[in-house]
Amino acid sequence: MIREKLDSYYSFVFEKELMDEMEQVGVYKKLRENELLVDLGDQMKGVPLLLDGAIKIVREDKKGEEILLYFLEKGDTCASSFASAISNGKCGIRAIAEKESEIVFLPKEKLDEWLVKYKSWRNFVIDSYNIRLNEMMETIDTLAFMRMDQRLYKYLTDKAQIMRETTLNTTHQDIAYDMHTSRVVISRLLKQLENEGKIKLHRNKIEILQF
Amino acid sequence: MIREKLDSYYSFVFEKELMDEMEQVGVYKKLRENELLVDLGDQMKGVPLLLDGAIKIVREDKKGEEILLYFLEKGDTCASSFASAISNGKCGIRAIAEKESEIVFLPKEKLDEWLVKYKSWRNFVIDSYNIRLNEMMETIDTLAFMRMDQRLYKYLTDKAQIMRETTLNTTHQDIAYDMHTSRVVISRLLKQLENEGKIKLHRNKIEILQF
DNA sequence: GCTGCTATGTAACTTTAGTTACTTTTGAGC
DNA sequence: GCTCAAAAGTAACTAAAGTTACATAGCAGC
Repeated sequence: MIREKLDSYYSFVFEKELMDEMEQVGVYKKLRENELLVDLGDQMKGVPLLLDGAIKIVREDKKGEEILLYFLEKGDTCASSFASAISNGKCGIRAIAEKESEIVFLPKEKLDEWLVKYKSWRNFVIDSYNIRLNEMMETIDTLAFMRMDQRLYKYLTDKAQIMRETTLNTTHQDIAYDMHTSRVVISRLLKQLENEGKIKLHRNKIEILQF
Repeated sequence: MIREKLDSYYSFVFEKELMDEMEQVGVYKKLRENELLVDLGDQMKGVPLLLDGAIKIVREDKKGEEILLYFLEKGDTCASSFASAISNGKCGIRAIAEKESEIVFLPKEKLDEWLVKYKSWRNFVIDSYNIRLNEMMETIDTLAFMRMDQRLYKYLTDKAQIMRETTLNTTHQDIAYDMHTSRVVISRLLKQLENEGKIKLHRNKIEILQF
C-alpha cells in the first residue's frame, strides 16, 4: 500500500533498498482538508514525505499574525521538520493540509543513517533544502518587490496551480489571513482584478481567467 | 596557517580527520571590504567557510533592485553556495564582504564524500541549512509584520552586532539600498529614531545609543 | 578660504495600504 | 418563501511609504 504510493512518485528518486526500508519503517497517514500536520513549536519525531495533495506552510509571529510561506506538493518534504527532527529543536512553522493529502512519516532515527547509506537520500535532502531556500527567496521577493495587487494575483495563480483547479474555493477573508492584510483591501483589489478581466468573482469562489 | 584559523573556530565542530582533509584541499582567501565573493548566477565550484569577518547576502530581482537577506559571521557557511556547488546549479544571491574577511574555500568534489565519512560534516551542513532557513524566516517576519521604522532600527542593531561596533560607517543611501526603499524615507525615519534617543546621527556615521 | 561633490535635511505632495462603519447580497436551513 | 448569518461591496477616512524638488551642511583637495 505504502509501497505502491512510494513507487509511483519516488521510484526515480530513491534506490530500491531505500524504498524497502521506507516501506518497513514509514507510517502512512491520510490528512483531511484543513487538518493540522505540524504546529508552531512542535518537536518533530520524523519527517513527512508528501505522496499526494497540497500542504500549506505558514509562519506566525508572536502576536498570532500569520503569513503564508509556500505550498508543498507531492514529492516534497518539509525541510523545517527535517531540521526539527534531526536537531531535536522546535519547528518554526505551521503545516495545514490545503486539501485531502497523503503522507508517509519517516522516523527520525533513520534520517542520519540513510544519509550515510544512500546517495539518493543525500541528494533528496539537499535538494529539498535547496528548493525550500529558493521558495523562501521567492516569498521574500514577493514581499519586498511587489505591490499588493501583484502579490494577490500571484497568490491566486500559484494556488490554482497547486490545487490543480482554475476555480478556487475560498473567501476574501481567508486570502486576507494568508497575505496578512485586511479583508477590505483584498475585496478592493479582487474587484480591480475582475475589472481587468483576469478573474471572475463568485460567492465563496474565485475563477481565474488569465494565467 | 589555514590550520590555525580552522582550529580556532572549528575545533569543536569538526573531527580531527576532517580538519586534516580541509587543511589539505581548502584554499585560504582574504577578502577586502566590499569585495564580491559570489555573484548572482554564479556556478559555485565549492563552498566558502567563513573564518573571520562579515559577509552580506543580498537578493536581486529582475529589475536590479536589491534587498538584504542576512549576514554571515565566522563559523557560518553559505547554504546557497552549497546548493549551487552540489547540484551544479546557479546561485540565487550575491555575497559581498561587509568588512575585511577570511574564508577557506572547500572544493565541491569533497562535499558529498565528507557527508558519508564524517558525522560532524553532516551535522554542520544540516545545521547550516537550518540556520539559513531560520534566518530567511526572520527576514520574512520582518518584511511581513514590521513597519519601516522598526525594520530600520532592527537593521541598525543587527548590523552593529555583526560588525561588533556601536558606530556604523554608512550613508543613508546605502541603508536605503539594503532595505529597498528610498533615501528620503530612511533620512526621515533616522531623524525620528534620533529624536527618540535611540541613535545619534553624524556624517557618514550612525551611533547606536540603545540596543 | 574657495570650489565642488556628496551627504543630509526638509517641505509638499501622491500613492498605496489599512481602518471603520455601514449596506447589500447570497445561500443554507427551517 | 422567510430568516439569519456569513460573505462581499463600498464610502470615507487615516496612516505609512514613496516621490519630487530643492536647500543646506560638511569635507577633500586645491
